[in-house]
Amino acid sequence: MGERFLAREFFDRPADRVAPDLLGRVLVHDTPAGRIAVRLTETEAYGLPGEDPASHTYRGQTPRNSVMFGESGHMYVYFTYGMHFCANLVCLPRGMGSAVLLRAGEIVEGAGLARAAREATRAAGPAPRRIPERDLARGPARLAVALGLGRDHNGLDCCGAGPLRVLAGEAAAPTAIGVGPRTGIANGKETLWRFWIKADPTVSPHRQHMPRRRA
DNA sequence: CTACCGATGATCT
DNA sequence: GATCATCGGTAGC
Repeated sequence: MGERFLAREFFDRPADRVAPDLLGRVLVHDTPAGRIAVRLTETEAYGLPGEDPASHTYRGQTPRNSVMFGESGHMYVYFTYGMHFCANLVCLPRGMGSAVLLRAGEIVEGAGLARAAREATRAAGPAPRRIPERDLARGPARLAVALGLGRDHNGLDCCGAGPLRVLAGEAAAPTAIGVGPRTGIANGKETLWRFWIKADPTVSPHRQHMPRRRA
């Protein structure tokens, strides 16, 4: 008897219901070098076209966001700020356009692989400080690096025969979940769609959206 | 601990 | 041409 994983019906729900339900669960990535697994401690929900100004699907379907309009349970990976990847899990049936951003977690298996991947992305400095255990996947771009997720993983089914799965373990207790505004966005600040496990040290620090001035 | 700022390029208008 | 679901370093409390 093998491991049990979350099925598609888990993801065929609104993102703001899936996001808190993912907390405490373990996402696994089986790579050629071995398994890397993260216990999710922070997520954010992103909503439907025309409804959520912070969602990549707000203005409808484009080449970049097309995976979000596909079948639920697939991974949507996007590239941003010219240097970072972020990973999401698609929610609701084909044609809807919504997802949950995986913001942070605790590496529970393959910490050596995760640390090697994280250190490889650091600029060559004189005396690079060792990355603390809790910072390995503390933040969405860090989580993607630690798990080895990038362009190649965009569109992969996480409910099928691929290398990505979410274990069907117990989720965090509702009383242990914090709720608040999403991080780093310009619009949609009123919507309380960020969820985290209270008092967990791997939850990312809050950051305000930083409007840029042109050079 | 919080606050700010530059890096860097794909994406969309 | 503007924006961007970020990060690491630095400054300051």
